[in-house]
Amino acid sequence: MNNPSPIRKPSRIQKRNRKLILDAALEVFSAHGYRGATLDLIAVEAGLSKPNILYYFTGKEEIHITLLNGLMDTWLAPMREIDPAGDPLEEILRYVHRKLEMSREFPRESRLFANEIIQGAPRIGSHLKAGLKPLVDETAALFEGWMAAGKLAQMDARHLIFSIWATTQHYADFDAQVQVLMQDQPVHEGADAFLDTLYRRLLTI
Amino acid sequence: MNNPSPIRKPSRIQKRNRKLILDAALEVFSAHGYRGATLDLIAVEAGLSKPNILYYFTGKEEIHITLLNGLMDTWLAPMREIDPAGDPLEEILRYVHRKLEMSREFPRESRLFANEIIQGAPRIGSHLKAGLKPLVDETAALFEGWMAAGKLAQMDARHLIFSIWATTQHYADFDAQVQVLMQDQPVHEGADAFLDTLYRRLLTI
DNA sequence: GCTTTTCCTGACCGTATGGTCAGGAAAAGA
DNA sequence: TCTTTTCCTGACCATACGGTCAGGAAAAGC
Repeated sequence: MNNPSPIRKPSRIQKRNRKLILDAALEVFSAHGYRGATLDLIAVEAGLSKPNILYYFTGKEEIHITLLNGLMDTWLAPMREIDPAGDPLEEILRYVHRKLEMSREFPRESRLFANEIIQGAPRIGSHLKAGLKPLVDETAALFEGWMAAGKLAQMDARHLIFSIWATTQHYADFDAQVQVLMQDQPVHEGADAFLDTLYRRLLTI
Repeated sequence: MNNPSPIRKPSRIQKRNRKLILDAALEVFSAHGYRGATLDLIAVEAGLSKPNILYYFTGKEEIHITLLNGLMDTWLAPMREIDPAGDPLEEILRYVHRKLEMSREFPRESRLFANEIIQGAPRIGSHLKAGLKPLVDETAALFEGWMAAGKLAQMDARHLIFSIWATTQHYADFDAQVQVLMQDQPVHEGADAFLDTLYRRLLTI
């Protein structure tokens, strides 16, 4: 009678429209933040009517949460792909490179998460604990193992991870500032070279 | 008849209340972003009535702009304090240390700017160009001079600056995430030591 | 004291926005 | 084909929010 039945598997139309909505929501939420985003904007962006949006989702917040949940995996994939059996330095450099690439290819996703976390992660605080924390713990342990084995210079693994996030996501989240200061110059190539130097020098024993 | 006369110098009450309002606005804007902040919230936080707020400022946007302008100088002070005559490595390490300290002491200011820039700097884009750009150009030139003189390792000076901002402000802007991942452990000491290592290793020839 | 200026408020307004609902159109199932 | 289910909409509602205004209280000036 109400929502698309949660029991049956989604119809073709359902799949298409939910995707349209989530795509539009990514655009709008990442550009304006949660509060700045409006259902009307999302509706226009998706090419659907507002009531139709609310036919597929119970409300603004559910769209936001669905979006964050759905993107979390993609966002964390590069970290999962670090190979414990690979060469430590090269694995981390590859991770840095991948993260920077994602900042360039998926700036909206980056800003979406940035917006949410700056506000104190009110809608994904629990997911951070459940999804992110274990992965980071694991990765930090891996790094520490490499350091203990003399394969990397000694340092705090968690702060190392923070620094990688910060330096790479900076180019997506604060793009407006970067653009002003780089004035037309190509940004990505320089960033890539700089970060390669930075982490090579930091991590090499 | 209307606003506090812009000609005479501000009275005691005017000074006090404008300060109350700007303090409250910093709290509210930094916690909720521009759109998420409301005049009612600012009024409550300031202990004044909403119409009284609007007696001192023409509107929400003017409060926000006044706030950003007033804080810009403080925010950029550490970069201005880099001494061209000092020891290059120690000057930069001191700058990093100062920036990290500011992230800890003034996280609201950091988040205020972060919020604004993530949204594309719609309300301070011009100030970035006018205020920030020259300072960064100057500082980048200074760094490049040091590198050319063989006092620092060679690298892109602008990306170096970005990395310093990113790694230090990260602890204020993404505190919610840092807290989840560091779980009670002291953050600042570790960050300070880590960043010292990072930039020492990066910049030493 | 009295007068003028500054400061402040309750009540109010227009608009934006999240959300509802009755009912119709279209698709799917038989 | 007919029936059932899914999909969709225009019209509407309640609330939140930025902002106004007439007029009163409090300071400041004299």
